[in-house]
Amino acid sequence: MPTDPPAAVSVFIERMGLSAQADGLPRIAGRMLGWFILHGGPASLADLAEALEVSRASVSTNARVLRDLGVLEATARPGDRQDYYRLADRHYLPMLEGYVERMATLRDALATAERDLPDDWRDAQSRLVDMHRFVDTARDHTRDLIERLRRDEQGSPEGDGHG
Amino acid sequence: MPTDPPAAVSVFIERMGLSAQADGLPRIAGRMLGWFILHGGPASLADLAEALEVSRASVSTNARVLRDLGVLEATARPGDRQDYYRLADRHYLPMLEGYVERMATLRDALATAERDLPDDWRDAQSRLVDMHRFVDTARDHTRDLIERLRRDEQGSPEGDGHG
DNA sequence: CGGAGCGTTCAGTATTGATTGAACGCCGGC
DNA sequence: GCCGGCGTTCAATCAATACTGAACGCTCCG
Repeated sequence: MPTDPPAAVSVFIERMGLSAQADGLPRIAGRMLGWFILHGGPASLADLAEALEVSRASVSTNARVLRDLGVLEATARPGDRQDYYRLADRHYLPMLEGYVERMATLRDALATAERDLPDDWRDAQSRLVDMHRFVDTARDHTRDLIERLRRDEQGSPEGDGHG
Repeated sequence: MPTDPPAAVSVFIERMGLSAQADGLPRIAGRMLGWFILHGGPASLADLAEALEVSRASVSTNARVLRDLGVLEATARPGDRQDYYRLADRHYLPMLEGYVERMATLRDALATAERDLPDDWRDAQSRLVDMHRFVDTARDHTRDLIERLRRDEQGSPEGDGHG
């Protein structure tokens, strides 16, 4: 049998699971991401279920989540009926995009309140505007960062070719 | 009786609750923040409990959370035994600081994996480094933004003086 | 056609964590 | 020294949701 994986592997995968949880994602989604960061290559859902010791149902669900987010990409092998997934090129960008989305939601709440609140709520209005301005600034800033990272090669191209 | 608050008030407060939840905070913490944005002035825990129709226990707990985050500040009134709280000057900065912290945690997981993983895991190492670089960039970027916002007056000073 | 492999879906379970009510400790007024 | 108000804490409850096992549908192979 091949040398079994170092302890650092499962430690990392587990930490990615917790990290995902802190970001509002299912823990298993984070573990899957961790696994892909370490093992990269296209993997079938069955592979993942076995490697992570979770049900195929969870793997299926979370693979969809990660694919919709843009973290994973679906691939296929000629003559193989299984679905294969691999890390998307800049798989970390969706994290930032998630921040931007949350800020947009917040922004909307502020804007709506500004619009619907009577004018004589002066102090409230001024605080709303103040925070609104902040959220816009932060959102623009983050969007710029995303744009920049999307343009940059960000180091060596991910695909290692020989598949 | 004074004119009762417009519907927009509770709508906004409720949306802030949900927004907080999306950021990993208790919903009540978000509602409290929303209430303070609208009503500003120093308020006692009893005031909040009544206004938001939640238990005093929850208010107490969440006030502590928000205070520790730096969203609220404790004040006092001479001759009054109650604790009063008010919005901190740049109460929105902790949100960004939270992002930075989460990124730091992620960064640590990556760095540890890089260190502990054997050298012959070449592809894994390169993916780790790639993501590591991204996280550092994003973190630095956000830190700069925080610094800038902390310096700026960001519009009119919040304190309305006559308290 | 029949069967096997694969991914998805759904009802049920389990776990996590927010929220509450009650008990406690503290302080100031009487 | 007792009483009442206030904030905190803790066990218990409740709600949200991640996760699972089983059933289903589909597709390809024989």
